[in-house]
Amino acid sequence: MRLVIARCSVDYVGRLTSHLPEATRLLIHKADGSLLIHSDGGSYKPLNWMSPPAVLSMAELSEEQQLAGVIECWEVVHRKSGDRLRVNIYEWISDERFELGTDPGLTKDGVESHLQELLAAQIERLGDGHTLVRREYMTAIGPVDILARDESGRAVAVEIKRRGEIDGVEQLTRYLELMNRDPLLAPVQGVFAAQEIRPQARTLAEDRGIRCVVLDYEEMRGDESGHLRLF
Amino acid sequence: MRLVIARCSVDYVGRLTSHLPEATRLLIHKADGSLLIHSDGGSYKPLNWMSPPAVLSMAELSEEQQLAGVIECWEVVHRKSGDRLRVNIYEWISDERFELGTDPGLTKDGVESHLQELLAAQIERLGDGHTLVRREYMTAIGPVDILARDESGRAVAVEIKRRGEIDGVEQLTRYLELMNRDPLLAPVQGVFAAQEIRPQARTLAEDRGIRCVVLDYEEMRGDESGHLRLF
DNA sequence: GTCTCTATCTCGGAC
DNA sequence: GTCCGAGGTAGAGAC
Repeated sequence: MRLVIARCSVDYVGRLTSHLPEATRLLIHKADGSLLIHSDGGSYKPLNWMSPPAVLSMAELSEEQQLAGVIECWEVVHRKSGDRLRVNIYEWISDERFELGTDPGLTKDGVESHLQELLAAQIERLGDGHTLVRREYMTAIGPVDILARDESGRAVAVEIKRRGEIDGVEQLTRYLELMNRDPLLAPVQGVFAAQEIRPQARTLAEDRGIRCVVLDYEEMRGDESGHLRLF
Repeated sequence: MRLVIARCSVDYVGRLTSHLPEATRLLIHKADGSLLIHSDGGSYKPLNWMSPPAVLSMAELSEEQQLAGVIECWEVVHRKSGDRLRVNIYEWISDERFELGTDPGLTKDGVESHLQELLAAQIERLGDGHTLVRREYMTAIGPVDILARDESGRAVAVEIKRRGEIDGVEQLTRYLELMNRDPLLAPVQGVFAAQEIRPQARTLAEDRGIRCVVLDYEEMRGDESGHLRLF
């Protein structure tokens, strides 16, 4: 990893065209050829960047660049798309290299898959008498998160989100439309389950006869650990 | 901006829980309190991070941490959500500070808004005799990108995307459903316009009677600059 | 490879 | 503030 602090300007030409005027910034050149350009704010997204696989080379300085005070010009090209990033350097402030080695990587917990697991184990949260048929029930257009049956044996298709928004309702609607054409399943009731359901998504869902269920993750996790504590 | 290279482990507790085992990494502490943890690969996304506004403090080392070889422990807390990032440092490799100042920021070109501008100016690309009514035509559920009329005066609602996918067709369908209930507008024809239309999106659109138009951005921009060159 | 969906999405804009 | 849509979305997983 090479870390450079320099006064620079940047131009990107690829899926869009963008320009960064001259200022002092951090340039990170990673081992995979990617380049990140960070300012001292914003957030984790760089001001500009080139994703791997990319190759960095020194460009010849045009007379114009030299007159403008450019002392080095980096050209970073994406190996597949041909997207191009050009960094004009006006002043070096720092330039260092470090060997970091490969990273063991991040382990996660608490995302949608975990919600799905918990709801499958606590399917009665959909209502008394509900039973699980299966998780990731496959249809022609993709897997439905959970297929269950209600107390009277009627099919229930569940779409689970961490945050319930309009997309999720559209997705569930497509599944329901398809599943309701299957005489072995129809009629299928839709349930939109999420930790939090946005008002517009709720309105759309209810307008389409889809039931909304808000899931309390902490409570569900509590129940589950209580469950485990029994053994 | 403070740049640290250190052997460290990281734990995040917030919208999810995550852990990074001990390894050598780059820590970027920005002026707004945000912290980024990068490895020498991946891409522009840090392995772990805390967004601004956040505050970093030194945590007391527990006996357990001291026995494990931790020499410093950073606690970074988000000021609003309370999300928490804990960095255990085992070895310093480098530690430097730089003053970068505020960044003038990025200027962009070539995104959806520009496509919309160009299509509004070249509305005949929808077909001979088409006329623009207005951009961002407001409806109860949001703005339609372009409202136009065809040669016979019939309303045409246009949804513009850089890449046309199923979401876009769904979005346009919602607008059309609503607009077709308005006796002053109905019947409204739908047009899905994009630089590139995915096969599945095209199929869905055409199945719903929505016309698909592929836009050539370079050509449209060329036309426009030709236009400008006249003055 | 393609397509699909998730994301600690981030970011900006409108209200 | 909240809500919504776009993104050089990136990235993972299924087929």
